[in-house]
Amino acid sequence: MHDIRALRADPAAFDADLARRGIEPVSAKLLAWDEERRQAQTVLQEKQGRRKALAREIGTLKRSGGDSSDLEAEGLALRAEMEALEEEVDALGRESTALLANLPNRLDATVPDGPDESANVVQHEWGTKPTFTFTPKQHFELGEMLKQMDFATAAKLSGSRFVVLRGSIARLARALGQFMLDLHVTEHGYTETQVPVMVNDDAMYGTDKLPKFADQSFRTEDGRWLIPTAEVPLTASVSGDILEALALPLRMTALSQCFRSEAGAAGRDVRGMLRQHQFEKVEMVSVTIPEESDAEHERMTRCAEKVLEELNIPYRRVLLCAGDTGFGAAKTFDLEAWLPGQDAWREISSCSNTRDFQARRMNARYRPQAGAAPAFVHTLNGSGLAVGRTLIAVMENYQNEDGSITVPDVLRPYMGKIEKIS
RNA sequence: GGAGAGAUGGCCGAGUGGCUUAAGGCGCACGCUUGGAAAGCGUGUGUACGUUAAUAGCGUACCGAGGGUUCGAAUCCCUCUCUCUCCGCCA
Repeated sequence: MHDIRALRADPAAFDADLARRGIEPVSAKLLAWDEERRQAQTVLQEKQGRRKALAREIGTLKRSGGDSSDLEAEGLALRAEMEALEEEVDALGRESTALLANLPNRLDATVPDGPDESANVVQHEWGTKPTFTFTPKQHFELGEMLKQMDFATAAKLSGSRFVVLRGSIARLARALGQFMLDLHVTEHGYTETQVPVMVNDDAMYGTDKLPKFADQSFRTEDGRWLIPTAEVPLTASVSGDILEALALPLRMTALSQCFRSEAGAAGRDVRGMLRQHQFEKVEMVSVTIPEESDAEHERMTRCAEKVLEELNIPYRRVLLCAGDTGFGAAKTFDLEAWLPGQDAWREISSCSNTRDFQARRMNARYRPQAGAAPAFVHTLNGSGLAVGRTLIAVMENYQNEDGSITVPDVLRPYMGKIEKIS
């Protein structure tokens, strides 16, 4: 959600910012509605004041046995006028909100221009791509050879874009989740959190998944949503709060199942575990004061990178361009892991600073100093990491010619000390 | 799933249509008092929007949420949400 006051102060800058995302200018329309609404509201407030005075006079008259019929008639007439005005004020507010709720966040000045992922900018690369004396296989070939990754059974149970894992691959997935969670909790200062995977409209709206992306998520029959990411419950946990400045930053992490309908992704990544309706992810969320969110963004991205470094998986950090930056983000770094089987870099994490965009939608604030007026917090979210995709990266990078998979050192404590899956 | 009771400011709590401009208490802040503190006394104490140069004033709204009745609603009516108690079911 945008600050109408910021828009009033500099409408040209507002339109110019959104133009980078290909949005038509809207400030003139919004400002006209805003002007109209404020005028109507002022008149309405005057009438409310008159109503208050009238009611008090009538009360006093009645107690002393006087005749209040003239005043009551005025009150009745006043009510009719106010109903029309109220409707006008509400309607103008609704129209503005409906438009504003569908406008993406303003971009950080450092975000490069560009229409799509082709204009993203690689910031740095880490690690050495493994060399093989054979042609490396894709993860689903390895998984099916091991008979521990079963798409056919998942299809029988649930349909396409689901998987059944068994044996050591299932354990590897569990090990990865535990390892990541432990790393963020014990070394990165995040608070381990277990969250509901079903949430209401407010939580989805506050984290900018509604109204625009309703078709990307699954809705239950009783009107709840299966979370597309633990970002939703973690971030929305501070909705409506006024936090103490001393309590910030808040750092939370959760391992959760995530559910995405993948509408519009028909035909993309249909093979394997890369794009599923259900997957596990370790999510990090930070809530900070505005002055610190840029530093927190870098810190969070480093926390995600650390997971890949500990696992010794080559990756690169990519700064998303204007056209590829998500709806709610002011700036996003993606981490892309090297997948030898695919011979490609694939997204494995996405770390975003939404600044006060989500905080406004969910009314999450803090008090800068004792006695000072509350101000909006900044919220950040990042994957640390997507477990399913990390499983793929481990399998493809650690594969051997015979189809076995060497277990990365840091995961062996979680794998009963076994060194190889075969 | 069934039956019942609730939701009032940071907290406790009064309030069954106008005398409430939400009583009273606790907490907190400031002041007086004191050698210093406690006690005591006094004053203040939320959020949003509008107006404004103003985070000063002034105005309006807000008693779980949303509707309704009324000249007037914390109070009456309807719907919903959440909490608690008992019963049933259940990992």
